[in-house]
Amino acid sequence: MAGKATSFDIAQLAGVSQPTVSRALRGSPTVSEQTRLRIEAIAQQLNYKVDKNASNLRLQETRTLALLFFEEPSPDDNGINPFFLSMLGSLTRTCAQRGYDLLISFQQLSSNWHVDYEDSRKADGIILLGYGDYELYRAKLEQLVEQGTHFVRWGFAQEGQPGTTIGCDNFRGGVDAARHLLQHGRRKIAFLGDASSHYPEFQDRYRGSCEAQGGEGIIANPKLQIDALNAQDAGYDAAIQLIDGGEPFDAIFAASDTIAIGAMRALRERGLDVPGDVAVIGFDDIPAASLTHPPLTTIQQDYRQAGEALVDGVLKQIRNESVPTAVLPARLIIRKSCGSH
Amino acid sequence: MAGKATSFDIAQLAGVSQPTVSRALRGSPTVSEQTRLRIEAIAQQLNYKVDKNASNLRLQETRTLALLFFEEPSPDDNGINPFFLSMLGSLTRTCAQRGYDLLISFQQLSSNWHVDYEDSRKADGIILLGYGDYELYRAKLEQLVEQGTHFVRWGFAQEGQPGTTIGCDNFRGGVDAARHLLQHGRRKIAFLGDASSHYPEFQDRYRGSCEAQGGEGIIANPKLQIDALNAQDAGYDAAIQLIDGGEPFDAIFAASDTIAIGAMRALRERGLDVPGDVAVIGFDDIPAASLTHPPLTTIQQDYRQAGEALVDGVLKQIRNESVPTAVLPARLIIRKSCGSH
DNA sequence: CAGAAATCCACATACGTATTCAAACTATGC
DNA sequence: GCATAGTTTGAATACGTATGTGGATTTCTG
Repeated sequence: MAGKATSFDIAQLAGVSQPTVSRALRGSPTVSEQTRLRIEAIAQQLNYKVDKNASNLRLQETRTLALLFFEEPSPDDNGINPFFLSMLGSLTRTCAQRGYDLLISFQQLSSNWHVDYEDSRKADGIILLGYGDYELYRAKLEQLVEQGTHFVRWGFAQEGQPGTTIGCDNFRGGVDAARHLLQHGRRKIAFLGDASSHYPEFQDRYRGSCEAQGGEGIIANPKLQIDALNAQDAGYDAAIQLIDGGEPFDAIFAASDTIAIGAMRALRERGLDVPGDVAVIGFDDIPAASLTHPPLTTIQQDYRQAGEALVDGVLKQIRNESVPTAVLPARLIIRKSCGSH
Repeated sequence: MAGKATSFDIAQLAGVSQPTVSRALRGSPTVSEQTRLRIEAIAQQLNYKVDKNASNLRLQETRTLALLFFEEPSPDDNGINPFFLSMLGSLTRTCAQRGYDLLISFQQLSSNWHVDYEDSRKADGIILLGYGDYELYRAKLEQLVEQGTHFVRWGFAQEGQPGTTIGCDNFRGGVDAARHLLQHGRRKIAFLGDASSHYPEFQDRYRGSCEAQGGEGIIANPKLQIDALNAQDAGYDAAIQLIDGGEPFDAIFAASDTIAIGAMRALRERGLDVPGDVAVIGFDDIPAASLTHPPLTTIQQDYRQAGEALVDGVLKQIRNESVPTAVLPARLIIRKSCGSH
């Protein structure tokens, strides 16, 4: 046998035709028990596997989903956003359970990620995962919708967006974070993270924080909001800027754990105690959050639930069922960085 | 236009035959500049993408690699080995650079991961990534070799193994780790990690450690070697066992950072200071290693280089070039957990 | 200006599978 | 013993692309 075995090879050995082999292996009831067993035995023996390309071509489906990470090229190249990495595990597991393969691709935000995977029939649907300037990809999302591509995006969810989005309740998470700080007597809460509409997740978290402060009669001081992208170095820089800015503060709400970790490094360097001088709360609950000193109190996004929701969302779209934009709850995880209890 | 555009649609619009379209888009020199431009314009306009399934079927290649994680089902389900996660970034990036897609799959060690991806032509080659009981998968590796599957494994490298393996120099890393501890005056070095032949990476690290101690005239005390799998809880349990065992020790060499992190938690709980009472050194240099308290001194495996070596290794195999088993250097990263300097 | 070379393209076909349709065969009932 | 229904199989074909081969047209050469 030169190359791999085909259904013709099996047919010949079994003394039947190729279509019968195909039918037998797919469990069609029109083929007799006896021949089916014979065919299966031979297939097993030849280590035969259906050629996915031929099969997909014929069936016009791939039973594969594509996962597209897109990020702005990060200056510090410590790799991928840890939260997304956690999500990845959940996504692959869910895909496997549903009988789908997962194709992974990392893309620059600026590239043409939006016109590829489903068009070239590599995948039946796409999961979009990425932070970055929303304005930069809104047009691409619209194009995906127009093309009828099956996709679900992870991110901030809002009416009127192109396509389906699943995200966590960033606003509510922001409220919870600020409330926790307020309960610990903090009144001058700084926010580290871009709060412009270009980064709507961060913006929502910030808005939630302001809302919670408003509930206590506090008007958030805009000078205590420092832009930072989602990277440790950015968190460090922002914290330094905050400290050097001279505006008094007794708490930091970081838009992500990664930022929080960078900020805590800056605080330590400047001799500020956490949580004594400054309480710190993060967002995401990445694995590293429990390892910082003190361990980081944070708002958890449930990556497990998220992964399932994303996969099932795309699968629904593929079956032409409608998928509503969904918001998953976020949960406060209390550790030590905001004080005890 | 009902479905997606095909090369026939373009041919019709351009007033040429389908083969000409195919040739034009692949840049064949036998089609005139003029018609090529015309065809390209139409293709662009129709948002045409080559159907990968049809193309692969014809070309008998997929330009896709499959990445197979296999792990023993872990009791604590905190997801995937962080080191592999780091590697993943490097792998996807390298694949993209080489023009390949990456298909990801997580497998139980016990499943039939060894007969699938390449046989069903989903991928041209396979990258194997996994810790676990080597005896359990040696037979499967042999089967892969026998089938002529193109694959490269990450792990311990040794003559006479089935297939090609790329790994880091675990033995040398073990030597360096132990030497570092010895240089800091430690003489009673414990090893946390399974040192049996079932976990050859860990075993090599342990052997390196013993060798280095032997160089100083020290015979490693076997009572100071405690089995532990690669998980935080396992590290914690092993450290507790070590402490309660009563055998005196002044240093811990953990077979992985994950184990080290668990061990440091145990030490802290039992009131032992790191590095005052016990120096701790890990292995891998996962992202979390710099966040522990004190920051973890460790042996770095260069996941970047590793990822490239793995991808290029498989690609070579696909081109029927021979790929020697390779050993990449490991590097000592000094932080604070073994004392200053 | 005839013949040869060069250029450009179309026809036919193959990749391996899955399905439609029709045919063959078996069993049943009158 | 023959028609009928039921069961099982095979022949033909389509999915969309890529390429070997040969034909048509143009360009070059002596």
